[in-house]
Amino acid sequence: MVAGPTAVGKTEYAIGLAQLLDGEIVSADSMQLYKYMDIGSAKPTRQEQEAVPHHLVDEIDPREPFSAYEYQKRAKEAIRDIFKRKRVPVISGGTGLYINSLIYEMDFSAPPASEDFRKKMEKLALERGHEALHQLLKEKDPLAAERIHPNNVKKVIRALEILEGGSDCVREFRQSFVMTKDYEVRIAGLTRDREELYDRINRRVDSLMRAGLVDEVKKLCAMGLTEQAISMRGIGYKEIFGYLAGEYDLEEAVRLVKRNTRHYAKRQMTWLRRYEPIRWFDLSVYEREGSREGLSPKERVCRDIAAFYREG
RNA sequence: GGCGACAUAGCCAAGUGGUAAGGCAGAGGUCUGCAAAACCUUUAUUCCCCAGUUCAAAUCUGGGUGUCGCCU
Repeated sequence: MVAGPTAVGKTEYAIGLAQLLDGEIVSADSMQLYKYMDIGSAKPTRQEQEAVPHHLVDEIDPREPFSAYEYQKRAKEAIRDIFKRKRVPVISGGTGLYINSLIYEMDFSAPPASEDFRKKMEKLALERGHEALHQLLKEKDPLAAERIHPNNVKKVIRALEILEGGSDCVREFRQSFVMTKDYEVRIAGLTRDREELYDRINRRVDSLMRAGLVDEVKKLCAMGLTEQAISMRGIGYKEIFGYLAGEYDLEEAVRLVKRNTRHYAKRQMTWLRRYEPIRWFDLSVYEREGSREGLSPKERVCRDIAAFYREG
């Protein structure tokens, strides 16, 4: 697995690694998996996708609902297939929950999502307040209530939904924190100096704008997508919707996209730091060192990750 | 040169005699079916500088410095 924050350079390195290992890429990215969302999600280019087979990229209609549960099913299937072909699956991505669903024994199956129930609970939270909803959870599962903050309405509702579905309690993540037995995983974490990462983010957003992000969003609107859709809550999409709705000007939209992307990258780093078996590769260090042994920094990173992979 | 207003964290600021609100940015964190989501924690030993009044000053007084506006 090649994990790292947005704009660190995952796509490029994952492809380089896949070529070295005779592998195929399985994306763990909650936005790149949608069709028609090419610019805003910074999807690998056609050439990049042709260089190495990609899975879970450009596969889902953004008008359809999607979830971590669905992701896990499809990604595991893709991984199984790749192994069957005697090739190496290179998982590349930054969506923490999706990564977890592949490296841990995570069972999403229990109680399915219920749109009606969620609507009902949201209404209740709105009318009687967050505390009242949290109180409800406290009565049914005091332990779950203790670890979920009352203001985190989404989580409180999901917990209630699980209980409603017949479970007697909401399982705690840490307790069932077991590595998957389906395969062995090596996690390579890509990182950079924070300042440099933020600078890359700012520049990438500018280039997405030049590539025609606004037109892409207009096209998606024409397809019937609204900002209500899950796919349209992605950074780069929701902000442009705001601009098109006249809430602010384009300059402000760009500022928001940049800021939200920076915030996102920071949260991704927080998430990745928890993985104990992760091995970090600091791209800033490699680049500062420049070419060595006749290899470019990028080639050296790929070589080192490949060596890490081959370690017993 | 004259008159006036203002000076509080990286930025925007509230506070007009009782021991420095809030927002943004930044930093740290949580995470089992919407996750690019949602949520939490944290940031000024001090208010431009000096002197004074007072039990007590970001707040009042005097002087200095700086910024802005208007007039000449």
